Amino acid sequence: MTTPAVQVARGGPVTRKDVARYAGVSTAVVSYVVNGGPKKVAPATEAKVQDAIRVLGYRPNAAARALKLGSSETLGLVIPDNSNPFFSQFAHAVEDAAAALGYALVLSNSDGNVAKERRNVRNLAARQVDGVLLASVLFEPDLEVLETADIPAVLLNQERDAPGFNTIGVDLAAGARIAVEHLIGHGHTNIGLAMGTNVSGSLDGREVGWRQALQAAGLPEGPVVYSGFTWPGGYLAGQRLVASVNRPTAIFATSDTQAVGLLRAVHEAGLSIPGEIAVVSFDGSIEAEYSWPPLTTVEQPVAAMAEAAVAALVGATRGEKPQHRIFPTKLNIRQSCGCPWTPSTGVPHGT
Amino acid sequence: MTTPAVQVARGGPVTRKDVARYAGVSTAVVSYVVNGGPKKVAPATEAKVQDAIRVLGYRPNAAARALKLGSSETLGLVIPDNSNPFFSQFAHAVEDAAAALGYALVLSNSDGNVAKERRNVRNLAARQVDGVLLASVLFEPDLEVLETADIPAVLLNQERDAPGFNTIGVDLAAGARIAVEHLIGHGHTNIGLAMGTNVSGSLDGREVGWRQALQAAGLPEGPVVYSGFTWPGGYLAGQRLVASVNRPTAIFATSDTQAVGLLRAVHEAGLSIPGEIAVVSFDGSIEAEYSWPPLTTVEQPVAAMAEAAVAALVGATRGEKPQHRIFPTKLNIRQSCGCPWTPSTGVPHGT
DNA sequence: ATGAAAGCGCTAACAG
DNA sequence: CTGTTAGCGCTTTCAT
Repeated sequence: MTTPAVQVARGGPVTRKDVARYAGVSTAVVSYVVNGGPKKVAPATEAKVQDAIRVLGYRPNAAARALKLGSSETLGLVIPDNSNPFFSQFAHAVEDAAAALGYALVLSNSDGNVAKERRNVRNLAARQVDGVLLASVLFEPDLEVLETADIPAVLLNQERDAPGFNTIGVDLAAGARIAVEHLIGHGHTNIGLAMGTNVSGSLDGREVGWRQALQAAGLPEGPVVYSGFTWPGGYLAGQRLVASVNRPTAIFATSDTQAVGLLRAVHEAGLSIPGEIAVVSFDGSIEAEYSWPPLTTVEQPVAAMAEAAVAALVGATRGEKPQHRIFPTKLNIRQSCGCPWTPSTGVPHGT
Repeated sequence: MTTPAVQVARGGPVTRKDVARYAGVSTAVVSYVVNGGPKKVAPATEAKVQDAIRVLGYRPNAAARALKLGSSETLGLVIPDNSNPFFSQFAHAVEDAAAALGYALVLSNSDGNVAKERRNVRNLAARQVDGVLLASVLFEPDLEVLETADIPAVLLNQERDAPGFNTIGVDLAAGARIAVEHLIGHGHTNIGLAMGTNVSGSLDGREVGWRQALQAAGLPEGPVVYSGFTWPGGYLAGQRLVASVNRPTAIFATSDTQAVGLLRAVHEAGLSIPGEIAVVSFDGSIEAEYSWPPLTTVEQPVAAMAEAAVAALVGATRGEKPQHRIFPTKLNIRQSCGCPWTPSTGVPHGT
């Protein structure tokens, strides 16, 4: 079973032909045993082939296979920034979903840069990936690249419908509403907004939701500051919000990362959270669970979204009519909103 | 120049042969213009070809190219967990370095699982990647997989020398020492350790460094707790450390992620940081900058390491004798250690 | 300056 | 159950 793979010194890499010769069979048979089909092979022959494979250290050449089959069994993912916890978690989930179907994942970052995003998509297309998942920098991604690339694609993180394209997202406005309503439930009447900015200037659903919730409750709009969906962006927003003439008693931040940066600014200002300023954020990434205080956040079902995206490309739902899928969010209540905290069940004592 | 790519309705995808026919040249010429060589092409002919390419919407098939050339212009990266900020930053840096050289990056997570790590490496090998970067779960990675895979590899995050392999890492013990010495400089005499655990049970350089610094100063070893290099791991460690009979006044945590989790536990215990418990951590990832309080941390030069790793595989230093490269760390001083904080230059006022 | 053609390693239809 | 073989799209040598 564990016969060491005796590397037979040869010229180049071992090909299927070498294996065939060594095993005394045809190359077709080798193919059959390697792929488990499409023809059956006699057990004895199969054993011989397996042996040859092991002895020679044969590894099938994926490029040749891809050429023949017209599929590289590879998916491409384009995200703005893998250093951002939300996207890195997303990428991880996509990798899992892809791997479960035997697909590898090529990752590329667009770094918030439209030109780079286009370049990455084109590059992936040239590499014959079987599909690309695009979390665009743009509110309205450049569909033309995708079209001319002529590759199945799914648009991620996308609220808007893009006819002819698979689209996966979350109801941003609805999510924002439950967040803001929760804050209102805590009695806040001056609720600010730390709004992330994209390249495109379009109105983000989270801003819409914040406004809707306020209106529905007959409350005025608190201060708003626009800055990046990043730690420094949130930090900046926090500093501004804290210093605003009409300082809010609660803030809705449009990403966890932003919220964490904002938390730091509020702490630095010497204000207590949630006492003097409560905060609720968006994404539900793990960093929200370990900030101080832990963030109440609107959770996006990342794993489910990743699975659906991959499935639309190469899984069960492949080939179906392009769909616009909206996933539900849920509010993850922790302490930054002002909800009471029940200490966890017993801190272990001793070292 | 911007003639729209009129998609000519055809059967399958456009191949080089179609372009040749359309342009009235041979397929060789198409190759020459696409690759800019190895032969020169008359300007007039080149124009015709470019035209044909645009009109037909031709995209070269990377699989065929890879088969012919024996190189996929792809690198593989295997890390334990892309959801962990340190690794996701690393992955981003690797992607940048690879892209700069025209290589794509296939990402895979081993999820702290040895079997999965092996599977991923094998899978990458089968895909004819031109090199793999492996941040192993193991203290001593399974070199045999790499060897039998017969692919240039570099071991990341690796302190130990592995003869015959390119290895890139940081002097963990030295880094830990500067961290602990800094804490000692603040007057602490009871310094605990929140030590991350790997799959292998070997001694980690960070633990060694912590011990060395203590010994050199003639200080006793504070309490130690072992747990994952993760947020929950750090949280658990924090709870234990805080509750230990001999509660430390300072803690060295072996990763930023761990430290962030630990911070939460300390806050929950109602202890002030750095007043009652000071903390210094390791990695220098961006999350350390936005925790509360911001973490003093030992920074690893991630970008430089990523570049060196990629260069060893497919860049300038390719083909050179395998090297064991150790990068320097530096202490990034913030507030969690007890150093005074100077407010940043003026908080912007108004919304 | 251009073209013809071999062949990279693999799959699967077809023939035995 | 096994073998022969065409051909996937591309690069490049060798001829013209």
